[in-house]
Amino acid sequence: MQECANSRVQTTTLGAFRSLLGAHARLLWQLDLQLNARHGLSFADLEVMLHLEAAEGGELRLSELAQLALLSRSALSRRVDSLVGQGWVLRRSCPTDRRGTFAVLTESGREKLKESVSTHDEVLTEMLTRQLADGELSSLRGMLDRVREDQRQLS
Amino acid sequence: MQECANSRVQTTTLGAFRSLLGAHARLLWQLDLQLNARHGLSFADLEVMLHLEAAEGGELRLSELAQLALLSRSALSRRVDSLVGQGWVLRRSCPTDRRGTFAVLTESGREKLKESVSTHDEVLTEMLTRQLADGELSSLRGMLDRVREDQRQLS
DNA sequence: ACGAATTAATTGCGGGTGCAACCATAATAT
DNA sequence: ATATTATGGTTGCACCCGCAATTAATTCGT
Repeated sequence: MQECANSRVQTTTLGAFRSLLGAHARLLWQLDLQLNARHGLSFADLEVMLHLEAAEGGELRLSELAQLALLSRSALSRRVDSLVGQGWVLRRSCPTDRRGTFAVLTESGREKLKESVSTHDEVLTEMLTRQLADGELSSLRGMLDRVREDQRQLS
Repeated sequence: MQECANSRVQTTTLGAFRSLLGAHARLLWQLDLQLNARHGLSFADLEVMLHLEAAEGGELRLSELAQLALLSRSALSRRVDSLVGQGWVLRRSCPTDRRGTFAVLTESGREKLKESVSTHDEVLTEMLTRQLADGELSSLRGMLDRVREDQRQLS
């Protein structure tokens, strides 16, 4: 049967990819919009602070933080500059490795976080939980993780 | 039972969201890397040209193109500037609406496209088709489309 | 123990993005 | 018909990002 051996990627693959781009764009756009409007805070800022809070003692090495927040080290360094400027984060030099630096949430940062997380959660709930059943969510997660963890390098 | 009525978004929702961010970042990084290395072309450029090729007569109004490529009108305008500079695209003013402009693929653009699409497809096949079964791909697409098309505005 | 290779973080730079303001044209209302 | 409003596209601006080079400190090899 299959008569049209299209050299192009299968339409279902391209379609899924475009859906991923679209969903990502819409989610980030909505998150950034609401966070900026209500709290004067970008999603990247909140994401950094969320990872800090989730870490032991609310502090993390800058390199680790960069990986978690999906940013280059330079981008993260500047993001931390900005958060320090707002008084939400502090740099603490690492006692055991004098090259290293920790980022630490300040008390003010914890408050800002607590206040902003509600908007963050509201948007995610609205756009994910309301659209997808529980089983779908974990199935989605499983598939995307397989894509994320693909370790092949193509030449 | 459920004793911990966590005020935070359910961990499965946040997990799925992070997986989406991760998969998106990895896919785009790989795509941009390979396209730049092999063809001196960004993913955004290729995406614009793909949408042009798929359109009737290989031309599209700039506004439509911006929506398809998930770019603001200003970003698209500059992207077209760049593509025109490379000789891959032409601006054609719209005869029926003197405000409007079409973007049109040139012959050279079609060649560049044909050459670059193979890399595009290779990366997508490698990262999506190899990781996900056929049924999974369409299920993934369905879920992400529901997220993308969510039309609610929160305040 | 000492020089070479590695790692952590920062900075200059070029480039890409969105928003808001702008101009030109088209559609709508009165 | 004319004034108002809306739309298409471009530009100034501020911001954010990654790469490559830099500096400082640590680790590895011999």
